[in-house]
Amino acid sequence: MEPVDISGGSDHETRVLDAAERLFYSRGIQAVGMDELRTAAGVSLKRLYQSFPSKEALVAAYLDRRDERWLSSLRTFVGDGGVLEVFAWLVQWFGSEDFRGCAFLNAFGELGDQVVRPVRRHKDRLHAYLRELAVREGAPDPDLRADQLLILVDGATVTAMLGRPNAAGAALRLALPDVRV
Amino acid sequence: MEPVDISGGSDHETRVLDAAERLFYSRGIQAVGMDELRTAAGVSLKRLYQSFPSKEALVAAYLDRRDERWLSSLRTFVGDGGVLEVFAWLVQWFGSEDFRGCAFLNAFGELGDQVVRPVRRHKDRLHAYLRELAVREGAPDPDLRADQLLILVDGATVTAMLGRPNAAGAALRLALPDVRV
DNA sequence: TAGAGTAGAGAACGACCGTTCTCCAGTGCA
DNA sequence: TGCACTGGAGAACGGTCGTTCTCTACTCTA
Repeated sequence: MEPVDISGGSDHETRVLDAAERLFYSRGIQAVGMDELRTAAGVSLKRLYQSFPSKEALVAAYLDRRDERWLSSLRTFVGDGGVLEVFAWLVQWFGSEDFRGCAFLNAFGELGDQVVRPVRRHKDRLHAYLRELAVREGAPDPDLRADQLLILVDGATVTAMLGRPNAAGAALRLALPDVRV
Repeated sequence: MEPVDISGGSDHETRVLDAAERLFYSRGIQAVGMDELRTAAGVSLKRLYQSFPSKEALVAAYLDRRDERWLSSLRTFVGDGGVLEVFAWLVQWFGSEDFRGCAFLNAFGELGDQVVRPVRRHKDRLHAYLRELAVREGAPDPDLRADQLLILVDGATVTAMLGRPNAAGAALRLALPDVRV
């Protein structure tokens, strides 16, 4: 009898998803073949296709898992804080070695409509979280405030991706003009 | 004797670049093959490769020409105006039928380092123009102001690409908080 | 009219990629 | 020990793509 898998995904799936996230994010989805992925994950091609029946399915799983982890990392960091902490989190993300912009925007640029569903889902979830923060800070129009925060987060992310330093700082000053930096 | 070509590029080149811009922008670069491009441009494969020795060269030419035209469309629209006009231009761009986000960010998401040079060049030129506007409006720190305007323009663009209406309006209110919309 | 040169259409080539298939070594059970 | 089964490694297949090559029709000149 197989050991029970509490997490819902097998060990192999986890290894595949780890490799997929690392390779897809750093080099792009189309630039990474299933064979290279198999090698990186240390899994046979047969197993790979047992876990994910197609590359498209693997890409969807990659994006869904990244959405989950990215947002929960942000939520954890911000905790009971607010907008200021969001941008502090961005600063450390932008400074991380393997930062390459937003995985979802990059995937959309590559694959277009093929991935529009997970990409929209991610941005909608981020928008909902930012709206929570807007409500928490007592914004008069939380929907507008969330729209604006999303624009600032995405704008800072793509700007930072192209090497402009201090993108998060510049965005923060738009979000909170009265904060002394 | 051939007719003299004042523009510096042959008629064929123009046709190829027109087709390239339409197809690359609407469907992505990797999704469009040289053969389909040839058909769309009504040019023989031989001629295509005489004008552009490789797809990579064609992509670079496509991005350079788009940079030129995009920026000059913006400049013309804004004229002697300022930031308000920039966002008015964005509104009509976002509303255009074939709008699909920023061609340069999409290309970078697809091809990464392969196109980083033209992408950076475009964003640098846009940044320089926004800095001009910042100086014109008497911003105390034109560099910071340009950073912020770039974040707003790019943020609004990617947000609009994913179907969020009123991205330009929300961004405008961050750029010019005192404007009554 | 004969012949040389040009350009277009598309076949051909080599490489790669997603996916499937084959073969074989290893394992657990009778 | 023999045997059915599993899983892994990687060969194979079909398709696509960027690029080059071939062949043919046409044109311009002498």
